[in-house]
Amino acid sequence: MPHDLDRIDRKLLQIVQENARLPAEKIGAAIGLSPSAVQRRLARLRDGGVITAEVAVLDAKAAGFPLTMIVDIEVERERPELLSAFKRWIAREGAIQEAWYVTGDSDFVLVVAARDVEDYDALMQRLVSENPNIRRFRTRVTLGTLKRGATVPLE
Amino acid sequence: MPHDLDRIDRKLLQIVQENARLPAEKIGAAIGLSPSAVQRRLARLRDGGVITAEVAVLDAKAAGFPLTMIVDIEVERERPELLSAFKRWIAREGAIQEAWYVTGDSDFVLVVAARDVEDYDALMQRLVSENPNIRRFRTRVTLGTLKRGATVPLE
DNA sequence: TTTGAAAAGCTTGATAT
DNA sequence: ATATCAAGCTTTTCAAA
Repeated sequence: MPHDLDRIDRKLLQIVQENARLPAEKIGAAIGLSPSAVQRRLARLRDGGVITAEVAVLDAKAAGFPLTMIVDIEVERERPELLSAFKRWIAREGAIQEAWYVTGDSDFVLVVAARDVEDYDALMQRLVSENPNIRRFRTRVTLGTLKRGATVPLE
Repeated sequence: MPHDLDRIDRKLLQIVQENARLPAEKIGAAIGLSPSAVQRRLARLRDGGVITAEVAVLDAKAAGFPLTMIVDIEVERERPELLSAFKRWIAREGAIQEAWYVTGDSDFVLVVAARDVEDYDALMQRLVSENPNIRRFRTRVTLGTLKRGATVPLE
């Protein structure tokens, strides 16, 4: 496999997963490498696709999206031709933050950000009206967020 | 208290939500602002807590975590005193990437990254053995990830 | 692979509008 | 609020090991 991460890579990734703005000099001081060695490793990890992006994380509430819903969706499996259209629909909807195809009773799980319940209702009405293969969905409102992110535990 | 984001702030945030490494000069060119005005706004958004972090996003598979599970957990509500211990347990577990407290049949929804099924099984065995208030849980394996992130749609 | 140093580029802070 | 510019940092490049 193309990507063998050594112990230094893992330490490096652990740091930039938390803070991508830390100067290479400080990262190097923390892991015992010169700034240029840190930069070279970062470049390699970016080029190799281990680091896919460096992004700003917003406080959703401060940005005007205080509600998060978790939505289980069941689709009609007899109509696989509609699936890719549904996937494109999901890709287009900015309020859908996460979407997985899953095993089990339902077929998709979505995480949706919303300004208010009306906003969310409108989205779900468009969901069903624009996707004929939606059989049913169930909404769970999040009452609290304990953790949010995609950080991977590199020991 | 609600942060007022003007049109320029929203454009700015839209950009850095995608790419936090873009130089202020390029951001400014895109939204019609000088580099220092961009920096001033970014500083204000960071200080005001609208931007909570700037982080590197990893390819979980490349980093050795090819599996993602979605776990619904039901806890014994008669024992609220065990809840905060459970929350601390979640906070400590690096493989738990996301965790919400939700309405509905189950009480928590977790997103868990795993190296393999044994790894995941071991985590869930520790979950039940170390948290006496876990009544049941249901695992859904993700077969595909359509979208992942916490990006908020500004405008 | 690594370091170290110079060049280039970016950010920050002062000043002025 | 904003832009311009200079000073200070950070990143990048390259030679050498």
